[in-house]
Amino acid sequence: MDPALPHRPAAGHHRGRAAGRARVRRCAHGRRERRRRNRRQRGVKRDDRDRGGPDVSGGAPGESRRRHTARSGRMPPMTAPSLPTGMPERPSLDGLEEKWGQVWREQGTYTFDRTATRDQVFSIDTPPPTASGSLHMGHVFSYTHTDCMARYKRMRGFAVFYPIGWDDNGLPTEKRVQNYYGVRGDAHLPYVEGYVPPHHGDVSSIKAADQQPISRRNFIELCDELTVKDEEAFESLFRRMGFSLDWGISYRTIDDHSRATAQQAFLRNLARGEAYTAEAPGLWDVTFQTAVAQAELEARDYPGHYHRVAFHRLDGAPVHIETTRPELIPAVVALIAHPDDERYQDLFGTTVTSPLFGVEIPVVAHHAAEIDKGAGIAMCCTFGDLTDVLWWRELRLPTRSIITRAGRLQAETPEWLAGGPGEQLYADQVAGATAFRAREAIVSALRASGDLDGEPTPTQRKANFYERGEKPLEIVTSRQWYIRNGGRDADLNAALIERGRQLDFHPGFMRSRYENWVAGLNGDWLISRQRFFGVPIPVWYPLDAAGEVDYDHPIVPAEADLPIDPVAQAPVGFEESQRDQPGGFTGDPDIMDTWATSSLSPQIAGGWRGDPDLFARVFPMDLRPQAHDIIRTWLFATMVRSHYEHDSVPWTNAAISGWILDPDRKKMSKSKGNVVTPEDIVVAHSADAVRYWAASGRLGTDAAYDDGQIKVGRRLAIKILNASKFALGFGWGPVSADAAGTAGSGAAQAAPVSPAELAAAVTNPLDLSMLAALADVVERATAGFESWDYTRSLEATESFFWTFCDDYLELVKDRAYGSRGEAEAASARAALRLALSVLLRLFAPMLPYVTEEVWSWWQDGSVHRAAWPTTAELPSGGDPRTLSDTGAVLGAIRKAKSDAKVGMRAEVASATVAGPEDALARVRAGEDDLRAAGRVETLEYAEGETVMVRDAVLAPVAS
RNA sequence: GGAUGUGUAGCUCAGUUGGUUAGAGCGUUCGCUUCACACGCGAGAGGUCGGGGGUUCGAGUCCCUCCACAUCCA
Repeated sequence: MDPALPHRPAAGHHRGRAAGRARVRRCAHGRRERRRRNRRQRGVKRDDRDRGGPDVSGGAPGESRRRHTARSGRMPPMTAPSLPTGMPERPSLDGLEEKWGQVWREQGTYTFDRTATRDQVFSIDTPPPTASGSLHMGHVFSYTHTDCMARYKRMRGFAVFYPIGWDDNGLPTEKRVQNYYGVRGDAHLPYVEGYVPPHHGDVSSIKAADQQPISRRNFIELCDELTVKDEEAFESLFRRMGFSLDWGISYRTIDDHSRATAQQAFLRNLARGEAYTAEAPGLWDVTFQTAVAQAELEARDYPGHYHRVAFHRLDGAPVHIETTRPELIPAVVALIAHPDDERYQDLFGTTVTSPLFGVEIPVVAHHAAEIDKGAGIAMCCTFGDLTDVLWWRELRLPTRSIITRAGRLQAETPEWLAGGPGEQLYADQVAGATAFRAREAIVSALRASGDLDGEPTPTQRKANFYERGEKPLEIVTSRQWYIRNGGRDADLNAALIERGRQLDFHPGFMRSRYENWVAGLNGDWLISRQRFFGVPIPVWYPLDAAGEVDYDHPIVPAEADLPIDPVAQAPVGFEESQRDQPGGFTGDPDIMDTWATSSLSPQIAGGWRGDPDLFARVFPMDLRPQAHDIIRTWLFATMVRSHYEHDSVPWTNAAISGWILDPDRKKMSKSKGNVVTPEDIVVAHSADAVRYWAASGRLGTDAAYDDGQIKVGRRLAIKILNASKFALGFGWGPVSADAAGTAGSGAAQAAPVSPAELAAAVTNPLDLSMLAALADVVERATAGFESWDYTRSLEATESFFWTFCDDYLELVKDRAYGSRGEAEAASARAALRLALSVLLRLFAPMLPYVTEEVWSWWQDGSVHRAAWPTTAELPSGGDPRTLSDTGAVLGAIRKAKSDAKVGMRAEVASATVAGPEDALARVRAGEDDLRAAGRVETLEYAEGETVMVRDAVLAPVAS
């Protein structure tokens, strides 16, 4: 493979690319058009993206761009132009994002080649950000990690499938749409054509009473409109960061295609018996009025009081329990202690009566009772917490629910209390009360009856919260849809853990997050949500002659008819007039959990529904990038869906990024006020600089936001510009042609030169040594990427590059200017060009802008479509130690000058190099360059153990 | 309480299967108008590798134990 040359695609790889692009672009086009229309309609000013950014390419506007137009996507010519056209006098990072962003967009540099077969494709299941959410450094961090891999794979010749999705499904978007437009969803309302909402983000808060109720379809339309705006901020940042997404492949989790895909997958789950409906106790959020799933739980500390309460044996003797929820005493169904607890052995199998209400309940043993907690014996109510559910299920206890969906105690007196001593108490003080008021009433009654032992003592307990909620979850019994996920089936559980082992986690230890979660599941995946914004559960139920709902025989739509809304549409074979009529039907009013849709992102992006040809080329995907906190949700749910639908893993690799912490190692969050805005950072330091910082963070490791590291990246990028300008400025060809020796003058050197010719010209041992060291870097950088360790790759390249600048460039510059004749200059110049070509390609995945800029000075095509470098490109026969030994001597001479507090230009009259014989031979080989760079008059040699410089004598300074 | 990870220079981090005197960058100190770069260049100072114990000729690295921090799950 030719060293300095862009990538030659594998045989057959680029065949038909144009056709393939046309197909993909078509959909891109439609999308962009739609957006443009939207913007115009709302009078939003179009941004620079559509007009073309400001041209900052300097003196020759459009010059490099035209070259790209001509070459893009094709094989480059077998020559490397010697003339650094368009190389600016003073290279700068400013404007590179606009300039190259524009070129990449126009050239379709990152467009997926959908003619590529599966083995030529590298497909990425991009995490769809919530467009209505805020941008933060975590996005930048993790997307950069993915982009580095995407760019590497592209350079390795893969057709990279790198879509972008937006997660616009779920509560955050629902709330944002509500507040922005002043509307509220009501699934039962009809669709209104041409609906105009009362507000457009012009009021800060709207009372619920002032919100206009609208249909689900109207609501989704407003979401479409609003999220397009939100996406613009993301797209602008992502483009500026240089993420090589194919913007032509895009989806939103609420769009028609996503809804249809989610419904189709659900219907297939249903047909195979993997989805089912059941009336069962479940977690319920009182605030949001919806059921929630185990994966959405968050245990938080919650203050409460332990109440020591007496139950009574039949002989009247008290049995004390401790509870934080005395208001649930009316719902008690058993007292439970650990089977090994000696204190309660005689009680097991007997019954006791509850205080105040006198309900007779059994005392039973169960291992989940904690001996050392409270009194060791607990009351089981239906339902106070998940342990109650466990006991209720395993011990087959009766159901005595009293908490309603509103979070209040039920208004009518429960039948099991009727006729008992507490009937009046319940009716007067508990019925319809909030949990808080009911507790007060019961506690004062207990106090009066003498059943409260001592005063309540404060405690800090863990309570389950919905992750977005502010009140502890209640447990209520309701009819819900579930998808089996191994929470109640050991075989399925084992199968899903086995699936996890077919997925390579990077880093590998992240698999234990997955396995811990799967092994700890305690129920199936509850997917119904009693919200209205989302993907409707696509079923209807028949009503019998009495108007009763038959849940066991749901009516399903045909896949071809999806997406549907069962609340707005009638099933085939029914008239709308039969809705909710005896003998008619009713639509399921619920929507699916947002994970029930986003768990299908590979299917949505890959065209599972409607584009089997594409799907076969990209699935299972190669990479799922995401953060570690959502292994239990997104990653796991996606595994479940793919396991069922395709009997396969959804991807073969999961790259898990860490979190971004602030410099004090606290998690960045808005409430802490320690959030930095990515746009500002990128504009201030350049995209390459920010990417450098992100790429310095390894997979799986949380990283501190570090201004310093970004500045280092910026310095590196600038150094690449300057060093490249210098290296290329020597030109190539006869020394006499640029006798003036002006770097960067672009003096005429007519004949283009092939990389092979360059390699052949490298004869000087120091040049060969540098290239041998570079070959080692190529190997290490490649190994880094192959092991998903782009950081190692970057480090190897970076450290070589600094040595290249500090030692090699200094050593050879005199010779490259022509001080020692034609052949010696040619060797240096050729080596510089070979090295630069390789270095730019090694840096390209991390620093796409600066590498592309320099590449454009002397190469055709995009560096991002060039081939990843190989050692075969570089001449062999060099000894890396020649450069390192010579560099060590140069360093020693510098130290002598530094110690003498003189400048590096100071002359050294004489110096002696000591060292082992073989090292001295290597230093001799570079002596001419060494003497020139160190300004050493005479150099002598002496035997020694290590390479060092003795007796450096500075020449007297002429005054 | 369980799982996983982390603990190395003032700060951010490398340190591959155990092998000379533990590395880098930032910061700091000193010096340098150096013909690519002062957004630069050169040089220096700075560490009992979280504590303790063990294996070994040899431990930052392997084993045991304890401590601290983080995340996930109870």
